Order: sequence, then structure tokens, then C-alpha cells
Amino acid sequence: MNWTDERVEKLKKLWSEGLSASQIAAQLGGVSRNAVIGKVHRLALPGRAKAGGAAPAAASARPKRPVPPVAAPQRPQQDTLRAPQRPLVRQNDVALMKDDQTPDMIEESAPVETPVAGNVVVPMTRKLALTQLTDRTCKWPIGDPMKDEFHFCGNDCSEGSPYCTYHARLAYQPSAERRRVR
DNA sequence: CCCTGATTCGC
DNA sequence: GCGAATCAGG
Repeated sequence: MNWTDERVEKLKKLWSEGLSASQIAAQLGGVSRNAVIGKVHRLALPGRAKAGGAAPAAASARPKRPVPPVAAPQRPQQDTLRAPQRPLVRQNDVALMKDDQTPDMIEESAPVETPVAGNVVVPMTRKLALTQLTDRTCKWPIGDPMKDEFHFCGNDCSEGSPYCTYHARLAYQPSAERRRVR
């Protein structure tokens, strides 16, 4: 994938909104988080301040560099410090929203506890946004994709399955059991 | 181990 | 310019 103007623009937007490099990479598609970070640096976009996230940057970043003696100390650019002045709405805020109602438009995928036949009770969801999904987070969708409260289960899915153990059961019902649940 | 960003350097 | 490999850290 090459960096078209549109992709670069999206990168800038998402980066300024505080999405992580891997999340941005996921949204853009076709690129790794490294590619995103590399591009961010090349574009000279302001890095992550130094908040809780990661990377103390600059100082103790990586002193492994030999540095030829010829190089003169370059003066750091003064001012132009653009701190994120905006509200800074991160995707995690989704989880902070009211959860008074459970949409549950998709089949009978109620994420609320649903005792099935005996002792299988299910867990709450982690309410992850699309961009937060990784290889091992349950991708079971919850809610109306057109609505804001839409999210994914997000529970851990240890094995190759795209779903957590609970949703894997719902997803791959052996037909016999399907009737029972309905 | 999961994740984060930062940096280097061969391509 | 690009991004994998690597580093450094939470």
C-alpha cells in the first residue's frame, strides 16, 4: 500500500485524535503499526506528549547511536508546541458511556448473563470499539452498528477462534443445540 | 505476555 | 520515502 494523500490525511486525523499506531494501522489497512509510526515521524507530526501511554521519548530513547564527531549540535526548534487542545475523545470513552440499555439486535446475542442449560454463565463484555480489536479479542458484535453504543465483546479468545468461548458457542452451534437455545 | 511509541538502517 | 527490526518502556 502506498501513502496516498487520502491515507496520509486519515493518518494525521486519527493520530491527532489520539489513536495508537496499531489502531491506525488497522483502520488504514495494509500497513503495520511500524509503518504508521515511521510515517508519523517522516511527516514530523508531534509525537505522543509523554502521557501514561508509553515512550518517554527524546532523552533516553536510544543512546546506541555512534554519532560522527562532525555533527554539530542542532538547536531544537523553539515554540510551536501544539498540545492537544481538543477534548481528546479517546475510544475508551465508549466504555464510560451509560450502559442502561442493551441493544442486542443481533439474534439472541444478549451479552447479559444468560444461564444456559446448567452452569455456563456469561461474562460481561469489554465493550471494545472496532479499532481496539486484536487477533485475540472476541469480535462478536453487539448493538446496532449505526448507533454510537455499538461495540464488540472483546473478551479474550485464546485459540484461533475469532470469538470468546461463549460467543464461539453461539456462532458455531451444532444445529441440535441451536433449536434449544432459540 | 500484552501493549505503547522511537529509532535505525537496508532497501 | 518506506517499514521491519529493534529498542525501551508501561
